[in-house]
Amino acid sequence: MGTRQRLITTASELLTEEGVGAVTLRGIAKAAGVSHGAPLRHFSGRAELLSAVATQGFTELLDRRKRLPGGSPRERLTAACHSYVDFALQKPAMFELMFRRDLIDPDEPALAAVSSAVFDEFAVLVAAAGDQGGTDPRLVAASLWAALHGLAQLWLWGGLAGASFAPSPESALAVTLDAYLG
Amino acid sequence: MGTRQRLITTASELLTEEGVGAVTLRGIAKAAGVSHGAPLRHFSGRAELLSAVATQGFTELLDRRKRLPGGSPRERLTAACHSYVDFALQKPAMFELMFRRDLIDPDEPALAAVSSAVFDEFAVLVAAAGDQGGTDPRLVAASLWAALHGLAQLWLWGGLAGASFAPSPESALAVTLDAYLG
DNA sequence: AACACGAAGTAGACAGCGTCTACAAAAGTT
DNA sequence: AACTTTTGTAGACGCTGTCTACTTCGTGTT
Repeated sequence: MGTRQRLITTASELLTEEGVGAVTLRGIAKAAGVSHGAPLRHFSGRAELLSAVATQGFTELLDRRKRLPGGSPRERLTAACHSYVDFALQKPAMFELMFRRDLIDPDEPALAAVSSAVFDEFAVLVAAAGDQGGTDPRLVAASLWAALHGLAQLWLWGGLAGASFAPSPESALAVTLDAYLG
Repeated sequence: MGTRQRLITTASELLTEEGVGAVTLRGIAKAAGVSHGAPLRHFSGRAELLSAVATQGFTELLDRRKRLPGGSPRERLTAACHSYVDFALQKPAMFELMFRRDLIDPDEPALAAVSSAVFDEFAVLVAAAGDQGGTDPRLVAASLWAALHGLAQLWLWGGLAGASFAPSPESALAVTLDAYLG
């Protein structure tokens, strides 16, 4: 495996094991067994390396969706929604990195391509799930995606709970899906 | 105005003018006209200073809600929803800081108090807006809040748009409110 | 009035970070 | 075989947060 790929893999492992705050260029280099300057031979800077990692994250998100069990369009949509939230809860550090503008470069071509593919495929699922009462399915998809995204984000933040109330992410997701599809 | 308060104010200004990446302890000190070590006389570290700034952010969020025009419970709820998204779009850097676990300390008492007050008051609005079909209003509140939060976050991220589709935040918000209240 | 003492501010140091540059080694190309 | 491009290393620079020693200053006690 070439050094470039090893750096991406090492960074990805470091990310899931130590969290977003630990993915430093020098730390990745050390973990990969190269000098601290080596990564700059393969990436223009930290943002480009982390963008490659985030691209893998979006790709996995897309893959999970493709492996979903078939069924009615509506079932497929709810499965996709669960899949999104599950991904965020199972890989919180990766999920955080994927939306950290200060760490990655959203204009990186590969990243931009796969992240908009995530949205586009989701919009297809929404469109297939039924009539939206005249509103553009892509608009509904954007709104629903945002709802899922916020759910995952607030849960990871620890903020879904009020003073004396701590819902599970599953129950909150059920309410969300009920609002949109019920 | 004491130095402590000046540091918070300066940090807040620096935040809105230069963005989250620019709020460095040394930069704040310089902008406030004190030495780089002075802030540590008033705060245990960067996290405590930024937590104070974020606390002001949550407080303003709460204030905006209290100044909302009266009306039917449902009108008041939709106004509160708009207020949340408007705040995020008008003060993006503050909004980002408020949810950046790595920069602030969510267990800071003042911060924890005001942030859960934000949720609690929102839950009251949801409960007043009508029957939720037997589900706990706080659970609906959590789900709706997450939807608003995700909307703001994804919009600021620049990701609400697919390849050839760019909805306005207002239109997406309208769809969200329609799903929950329509 | 003299003193002591704690709070507040300063300046310097340290390790860690991202990035740049100069240099060495290795791999390909002609 | 000679030359060029790629890949890796080591050191430096300026930045960061934080720690420590030192100074300054206001206040309260004796």
